[in-house]
Amino acid sequence: MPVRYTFKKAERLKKRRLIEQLFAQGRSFSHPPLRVYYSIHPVTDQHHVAYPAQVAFAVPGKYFRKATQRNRIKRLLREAYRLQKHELYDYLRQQGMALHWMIIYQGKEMPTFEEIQQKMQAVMLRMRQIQEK
RNA sequence: GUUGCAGGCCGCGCUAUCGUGGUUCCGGCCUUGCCGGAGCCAAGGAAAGUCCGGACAGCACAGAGCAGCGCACCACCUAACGGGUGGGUCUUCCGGAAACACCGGAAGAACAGAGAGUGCCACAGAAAAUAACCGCCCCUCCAGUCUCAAUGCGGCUGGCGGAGCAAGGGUGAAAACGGGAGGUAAGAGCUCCCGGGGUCAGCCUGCAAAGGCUGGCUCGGGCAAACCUUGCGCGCUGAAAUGCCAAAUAGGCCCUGCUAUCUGUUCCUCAGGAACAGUCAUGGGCUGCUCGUUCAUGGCCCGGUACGUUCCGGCUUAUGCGGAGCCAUCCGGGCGGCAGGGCGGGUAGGCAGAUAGAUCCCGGCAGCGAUGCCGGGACCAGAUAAAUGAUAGCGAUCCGCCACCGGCGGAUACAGAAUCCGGCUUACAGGCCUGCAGCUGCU
RNA sequence: GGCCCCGUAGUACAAUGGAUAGUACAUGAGUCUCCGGAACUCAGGAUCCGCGUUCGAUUCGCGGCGGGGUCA
Repeated sequence: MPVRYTFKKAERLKKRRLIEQLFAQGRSFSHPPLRVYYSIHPVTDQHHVAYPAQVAFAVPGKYFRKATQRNRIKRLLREAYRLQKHELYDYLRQQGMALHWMIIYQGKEMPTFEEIQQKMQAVMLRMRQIQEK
């Protein structure tokens, strides 16, 4: 079966309560210009097998005052995540774990797509390393 | 042709690959739902600022006044507006040789009231608002002086006092209708001529604002984006409004069922009670069923009674009879507990509100126009931690460089729906159209 | 998605519509000192931007820009 680079609603972190929990209790690390809040736990629900991670993206309005700029960055982040998520998904399935996380862009400059892709790759690698320990 | 100003309009295109939201249809999975496939649709002229006005919703509401807020030449348009259209008035600029005025053109205007009241007008200046400092002029008195022999009269100069006047006065943003003549002691719209303003009356034009003509009265500044006065308008709150459905958990109310018995051991104030273990019953979990296993509960009070037992009574062959008391594992009731079911409030969450409308396009008619009416056609985002995208190639336009066709490099703005609509304001690469003005070329 | 408030030197604050926009700290120069500090003297430095009202605007009006607060 060929790999499909989709990004469905079930792969997004949509519950307000879960997001607030992430900020209040979740762990975090930084990989400039990205900052990640995450919460990892064993699989309890069946649909976590199909989509072992729920993610949300954010760009604060401090450095990007215009909504079009924030939209552009979020779309780049989403595109990079969509194209690179499968390795992480396989790993999580293998470990039997589920992940809630939020990726925030904290830079001041408008990034290019290549930069975002490299940073996203690094963030996913780091996520795996944290789970290894 | 070019430059400037004003107004209006457009505001990158195509292809490929991988994706996103909505919707219609088809198929699959065990149903809600999810997944797959196909088709269609998917940001703006400002979606922005949130400055006005409405629609819609909830609450409030006898009428009137006050307060507060807003608006302010007139008429019209509109669902409404602080918006728009047309007209008027004023100001500025340009032209007509030409100050004022008049005529033509362009641009602009928060354009009611300062002859209701209060207040303010720095500096300068005599004075900044019921004018009178210097002045001007007249009169009385006094002094000096000239003419004269002297006084007086008269002339000139100066002073005190009284009366009149507002021409002139370095200022200032602004100075008490402007120019000319008459008049007067000096003067003054005091009078006259020309001109300007205000106001009232009449007539004409106009729906009106207003304009024209005639006549009367009149001529002491500015500031209301100072307080204010007058006229008109305005309930408050806003989609996080509002309505509906509603899991789990906790709590409330109602109904139903159960709340047992025996054995063993130990202890005690041995009638009786307590603890532990087992048995049993009910309910739940472990798997859909059986078995098995495991967990929870089986507590208390009141009334009655049997057996038993204590006391009393007399009788008697009798451990039999009668009365009183105690007590159940029996009966009835209550509280509590457990389990199941139901009801109502309501949280998470979901649905409606919410996308077909003061809509868009084309044509015709009415109107100077804003706009309205009629006919035909179209369906044009509906998300909700929030979609409308990413990458590559080709093309289009513009800019720069090399500069011969051409090539190379760069740029393509401002900006992202959040209930909807009408305006206003602000931002904007580049391009198109129309009008006006200047310059220049050709016929 | 609404609503409210505020912008003055580098910083914290003043200023009826009327000057040369003031005070303190900070900055710079000088005096003093062997040097520095303190003290004293002097200087530079600002009304967020634009348009309007007014003779005149930090102040009044309108429009932008920026900052802060608040409502679930």
